[in-house]
Amino acid sequence: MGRWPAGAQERLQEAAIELFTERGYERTRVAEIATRAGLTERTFYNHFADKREVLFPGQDRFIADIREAVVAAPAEQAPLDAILAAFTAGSDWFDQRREAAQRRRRILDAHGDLRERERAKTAALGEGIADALRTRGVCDPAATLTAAVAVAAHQLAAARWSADPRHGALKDHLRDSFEELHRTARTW
Amino acid sequence: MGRWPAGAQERLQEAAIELFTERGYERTRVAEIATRAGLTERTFYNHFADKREVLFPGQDRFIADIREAVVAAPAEQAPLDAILAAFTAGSDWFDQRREAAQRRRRILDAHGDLRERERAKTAALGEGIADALRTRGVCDPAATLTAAVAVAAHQLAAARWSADPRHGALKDHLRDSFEELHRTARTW
DNA sequence: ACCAGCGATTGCAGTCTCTGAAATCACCGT
DNA sequence: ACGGTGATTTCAGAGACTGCAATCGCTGGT
Repeated sequence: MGRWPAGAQERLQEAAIELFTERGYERTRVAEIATRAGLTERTFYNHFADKREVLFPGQDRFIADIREAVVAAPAEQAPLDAILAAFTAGSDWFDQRREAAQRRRRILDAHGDLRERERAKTAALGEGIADALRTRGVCDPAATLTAAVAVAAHQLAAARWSADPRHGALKDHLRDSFEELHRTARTW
Repeated sequence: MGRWPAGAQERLQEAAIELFTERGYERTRVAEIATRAGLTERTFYNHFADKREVLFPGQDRFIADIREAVVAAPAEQAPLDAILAAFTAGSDWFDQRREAAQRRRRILDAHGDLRERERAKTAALGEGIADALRTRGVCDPAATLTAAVAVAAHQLAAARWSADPRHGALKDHLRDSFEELHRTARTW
């Protein structure tokens, strides 16, 4: 390790969340985030591609994990079941960060630029899953369509989990959402 | 009308497409687009919210049209049928612009920023349709899920239409995609 | 102990996107 | 003729982001 205090990336993320909450996303300069984290603006850009990206830590890792889990699922498992299992596998991590997720969501919802980035990430997740399904031998258009509904169900589950006053586990909301997906699909 | 030549917006769009094709999106300055259109940079920003938006003319109008068409569809029509009908209604407009659509697609695919904007527009379309379905009395989660698959099917149809060497009409690709959607949904 | 390599951080200069405010211009109806 | 109107322009500036070179001090080899 170097001589600098470790965890620069994490410090930048925390500083960003604080400032975005205090003053809003637009009124916060990148230089301010860096200063609060004890770093410089230039260093911020060494860690994040742009100002928005600081609010999506580990998102690419998450997408890659889901993709790999879907690819590695048992061959006899139905596509939607494999995807549900993949989502469920990592759901504890989120349960331990409910409050942070809510803070983050409030910031995201308040600004169009950030929603745009989130939508892009969501779309990337869908494409990743579609890729994984193709690797499993599911061919288009089923791969694309299945990935799309799965992501929609995941979004739904995440929204309910975040708003749930009873603090139910994410995996339970996922189970419910996928269950409702099956019911809804029967009407199509 | 004013003393200025009409169609400033269209001229800016054409100039942008030309320059993006010649030099690429990143290497083209907004000021250059404006100059080629016989205008100034500031005027560009009077017409478009940002540099990307020049590649999405009328997209918001399209989304609004689809939403209204879905709301206005016969009450006895199934949600997916209403959406398919809405897409089909405006499909001629696209058929008359195949080549422009392909040029545009090549630019979009070449740059991440632009794909991000496109994904945001697609997501907005989905949310608009979900809203329309709720107006029709379809309640969540069915509204959200149905809108999501419909948009996915639309994307699929558009992609095939654009790549179709036989120049088939968009409405036919839409019909096929929604047909396949029904078949796929049965396996869920 | 000395030194070269290395990774993280920094300073700086510069480009480009995007915005706000005020001015200009010619057409319009009165 | 005259003010209203709407599109365009000018100007000045903030702020996001990048390229490049320099710095710092830890690490391992000698």
